[in-house]
Amino acid sequence: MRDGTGRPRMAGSNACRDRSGRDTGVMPELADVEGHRRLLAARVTGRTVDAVRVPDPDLLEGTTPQGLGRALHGRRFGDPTRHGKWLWVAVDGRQIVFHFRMTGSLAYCNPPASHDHDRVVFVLDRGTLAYRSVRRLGRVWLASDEHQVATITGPLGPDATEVGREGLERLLAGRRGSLKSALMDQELIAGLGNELVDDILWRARLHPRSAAADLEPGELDLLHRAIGRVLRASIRAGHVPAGPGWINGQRARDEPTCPRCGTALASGTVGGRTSWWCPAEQEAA
DNA sequence: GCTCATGTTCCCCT
DNA sequence: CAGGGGAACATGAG
Repeated sequence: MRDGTGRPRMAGSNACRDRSGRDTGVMPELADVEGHRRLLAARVTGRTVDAVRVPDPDLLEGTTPQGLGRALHGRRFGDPTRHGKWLWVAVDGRQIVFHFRMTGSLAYCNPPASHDHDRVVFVLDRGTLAYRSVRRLGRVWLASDEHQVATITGPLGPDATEVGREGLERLLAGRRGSLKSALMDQELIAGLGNELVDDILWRARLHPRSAAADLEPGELDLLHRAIGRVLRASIRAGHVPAGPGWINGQRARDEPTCPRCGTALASGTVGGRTSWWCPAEQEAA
């Protein structure tokens, strides 16, 4: 199903578009959620809801299957919004809010087609939109307005795509812990997850356990540029880069090595997550 | 059977 | 209070 561009393509008579065809392998960091947002904007905005099916009511928050159907029937999808790993879309004033946690995706199918892991399905006047999730950790909320959306998401820092170099410096200045845990803190900067941060730090040649507030000006420059480059590349690809030129492309190998210098990668827990880095190039600050 | 997994939340500890 | 560490959540892969 992959076409190498991250863009969906038609697949014979089963015309579903979900950016990947995968499910368990989807990495719901900023780039993946941005892909879902673009799918909504391209296929779902302007469509009207005919009905709602909820194969797994456990994942529905703030309403019931019946309540969701009553609230949305006959209403029209508006423009989607993403902030960090959160995604929401107006439906005639109401808001549907999606979060994927560790797995999940959105799929647009026309003609309609069902899938084993469909949890909430919006039957549209043309096609269906399905929230899919294998591990059932994510949720779908119905909110009455934008204010309620903010309550659901909780406090979020600026989206990682919109943090400038000076903003980054300000955000990190007051931080006492490690650089990696700061970058993954959604209240500080929204959208970066474990794999994006490992790629960013590797590209910036900074150790994940570096003290967040102790970066020198040159290191801040490198970090800011690495965030921009990794996000642009991963959004373009539609997923977190995992090719041979990225550190996360090494993780599945028996003996992961640095794609730049060939040194055996080091790993350990930083910020509560398994982290990988090049011990030769990423020195602790 | 075992361990590990991209995220978040909660609880305990320093 | 800020941050670290661990467990929990649910399911599948290796």
